Amino acid sequence: MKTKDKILDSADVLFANKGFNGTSLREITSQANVNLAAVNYHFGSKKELIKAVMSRYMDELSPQLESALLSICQAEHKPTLHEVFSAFVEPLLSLNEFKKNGTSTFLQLLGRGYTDSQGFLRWFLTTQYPNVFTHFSKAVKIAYPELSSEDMFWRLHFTMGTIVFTMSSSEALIDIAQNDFDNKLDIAGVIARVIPYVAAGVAAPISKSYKLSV
Amino acid sequence: MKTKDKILDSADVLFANKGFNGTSLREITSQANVNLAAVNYHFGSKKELIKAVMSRYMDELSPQLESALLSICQAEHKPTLHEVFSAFVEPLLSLNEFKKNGTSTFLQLLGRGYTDSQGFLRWFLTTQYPNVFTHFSKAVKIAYPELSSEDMFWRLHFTMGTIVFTMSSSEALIDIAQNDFDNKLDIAGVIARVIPYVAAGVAAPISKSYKLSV
DNA sequence: CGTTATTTTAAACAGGTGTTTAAAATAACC
DNA sequence: GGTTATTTTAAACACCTGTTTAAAATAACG
Repeated sequence: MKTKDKILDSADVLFANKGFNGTSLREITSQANVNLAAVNYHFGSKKELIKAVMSRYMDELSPQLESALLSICQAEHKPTLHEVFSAFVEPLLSLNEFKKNGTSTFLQLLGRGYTDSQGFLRWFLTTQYPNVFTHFSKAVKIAYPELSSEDMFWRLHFTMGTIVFTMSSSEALIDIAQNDFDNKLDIAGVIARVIPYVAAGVAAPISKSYKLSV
Repeated sequence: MKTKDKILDSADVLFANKGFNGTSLREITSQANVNLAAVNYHFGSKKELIKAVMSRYMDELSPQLESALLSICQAEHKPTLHEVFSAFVEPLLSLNEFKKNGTSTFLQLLGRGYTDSQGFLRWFLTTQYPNVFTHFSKAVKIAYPELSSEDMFWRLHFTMGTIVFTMSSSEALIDIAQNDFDNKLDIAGVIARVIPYVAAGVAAPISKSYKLSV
């Protein structure tokens, strides 16, 4: 296996588990059985390595997501919000074939990127993969046309938060749930549970006023 | 002002903005105009400083939360989920009188703690302030008795994720929203928007099966 | 005031960080 | 096979990390 791939394979798991700041290049390279300098030689810097890790997943994921969302937009019947969100399930789970534990690793990485690096990843995703966002917005708009742009903006970010945050601590939560409820559950099960939640959240009735007496 | 408080005041803002790992003691002490060794002298270690920062907020917040949730549980009429979640609003916003930008700082800290330190803060909160969780669970159980314990477990963690994640990036989101929608919005406005979302999410109908064909 | 606590200070500590260097090893090509 | 490219390697780089030390400054108290 090529050095570049060995680095990527070790890096994404470590980044997912311990964050970008919390993972050192020495951890990555020693786990990958690779010389320390290899990262800077092949990727240039740690920041570029982070981008490469995310790109590897997004390049696999974004075409699938785009086509799934597009076919929902072009379907004959008006889709429900539940259907829109369900469009993410298959592409996300396909990452498990792409790489072992790929789904949860990627979602954890997404969570890390949102909080670790002060918005750097938000910029990276929205500029490098804008179609996913626009197609998704279109689909939601079809499913729930009464929702104003501003309400949609907030609710989509709430949804992003729910997903990303849940997945970034999914392993710990699955452990707790298995102890307390004695119920086998994997990442697919968590996704199946979160979809009705976010669909209902986005579908929530619109309040007249957001002003509170402070 | 006493050294200990100067440290706490600088630390919580820096921790909120850059994370626990991402903030060095030298940043904290230099911004607080205090000697580097003061942290170890007054708090013992960086980890203890983190606990002290969180405790200062939780000690202010938890009595208010507990009494608000308790009075909902003991009310004559059966509360709605929206009412249960609204019980958090006033106590949270009161942190703004406790300290400038206290509400968003605290919520950001909460988000940091969940992702930064590999579950350390989850342990800290659930062991040091268990009543908030039990009262909250009781209130939700009253408002939505059909929800199984397991479903509630997951939906409450989804909710936690939504809140914490949204707030940890609330400043960036408020900036974007103000540019795009030209609508003044503060932390109270964001809270007012997120409550219908999470209430609807928790209130979502229960799916029969969580098994997906993988 | 003098004496004991408490707090502050500058300096050093040992260890970790990302990155660079120049020599050694391997691969590619004619 | 000989000569370039490419890749790997160990070592060092400069800087940052949390923590400790012992002396200096301040406060508290009889």
